Amino acid sequence: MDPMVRWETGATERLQVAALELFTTQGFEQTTAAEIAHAVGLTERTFFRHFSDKREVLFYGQDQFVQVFLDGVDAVPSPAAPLEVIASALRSATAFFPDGRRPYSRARQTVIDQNPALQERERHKLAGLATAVAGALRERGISEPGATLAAESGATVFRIAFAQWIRAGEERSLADIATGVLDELGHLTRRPLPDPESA
Amino acid sequence: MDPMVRWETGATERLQVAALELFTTQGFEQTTAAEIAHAVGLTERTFFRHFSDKREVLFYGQDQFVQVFLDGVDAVPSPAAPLEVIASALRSATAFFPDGRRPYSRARQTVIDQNPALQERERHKLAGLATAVAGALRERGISEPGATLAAESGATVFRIAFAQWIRAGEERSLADIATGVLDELGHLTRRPLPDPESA
DNA sequence: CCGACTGATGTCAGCCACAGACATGACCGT
DNA sequence: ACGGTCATGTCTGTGGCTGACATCAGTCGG
Repeated sequence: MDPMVRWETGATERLQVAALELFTTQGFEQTTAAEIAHAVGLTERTFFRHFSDKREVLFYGQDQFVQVFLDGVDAVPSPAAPLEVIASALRSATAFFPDGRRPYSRARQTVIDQNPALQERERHKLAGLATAVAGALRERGISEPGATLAAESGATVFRIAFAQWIRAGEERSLADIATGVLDELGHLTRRPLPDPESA
Repeated sequence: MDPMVRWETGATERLQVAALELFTTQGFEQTTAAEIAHAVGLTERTFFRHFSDKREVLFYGQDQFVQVFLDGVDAVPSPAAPLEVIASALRSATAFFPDGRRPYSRARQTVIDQNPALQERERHKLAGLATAVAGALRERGISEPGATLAAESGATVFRIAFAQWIRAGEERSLADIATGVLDELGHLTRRPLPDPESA
């Protein structure tokens, strides 16, 4: 193309942008990988060199997100209750989604919510996150099954909070919402019977 | 073939058996759908009439399992703490996996554990279970996010217990293991700091 | 300053998952 | 006997995804 520049830079990012755009306007299944690639002047083969599969174009970069979670785990001094560690991880993770990112997250989630295959991948990524956190908890001396229970609970809290964060009309920060959900989790096992009058 | 019988009966089950056998001996990716079908005298096209996709041959029938979980939810009188409802659901669900089923579950899980695509599907099914249970909890008057938190926690307990149940050498019943894990969950938010002398 | 090397890309060929359309033939009720 | 149903087979096509090989700008050692 331009004789001075052999390739445009940031092929990965350009592909991601084009993919979200196409998925939004015509749907995930109705969009072919070749179509996305051609939209940014590349070929299908190159698309698959950047992303291991078609779904991954929407999830690429989440490994970085896992690291933020783990940083939050490491941020709390070592002998601590599992829930405290989880709270720290959530603080760290939620900081990764400032309010400015909300519109993008909403658009992305709209696409995911309309495709079972994408929901599968999303759950899978979150499961990987929980597995990583569970490993970190074990290294802190928390034994199984407590480590996995805590990690999965943290992932669940994040998921619920995130879903609320991108809901239409919601304006609280992700951190604030997550704090509230985590609080609910704390009540889960403590809550007494609502009414002793039960049959 | 046999002029008296046009088709062998139970095509779905025969396909499932052949699939597990082939996946075990040569791996999931190395086995084509056509291969499975031909192993039981059918064609690839027929395979996809029985299962929506290749992975589904290992998961077909789980909708029934969800129902067992929901039956457990309904089995406890209406005003009850979320954790009690979850406990009931777990009792009901674990009864669905008697010890005689353990060898089969082990073989199946071995295949799943070796394949990311299958793990994805497994998580997806479990997520669907949690969603269904959360809905049932909401109908019992438990509001969000408590309903989802409780349902997801129950699913996590089941997952952990199930993984332990099929571990080599494990001989306790699934119900016993699940009870223990659920107990751990109860301690999660209550547990004081571990021994400061740890490590 | 040149030639080997690297790295992102294109090209080509092919496998396989999966789906639509239509044909077949045993069974079943009437 | 006949028409409908239903599980299956056959044929054909699309798209996800991969291996092998070519290309060619920039880079770096000599």
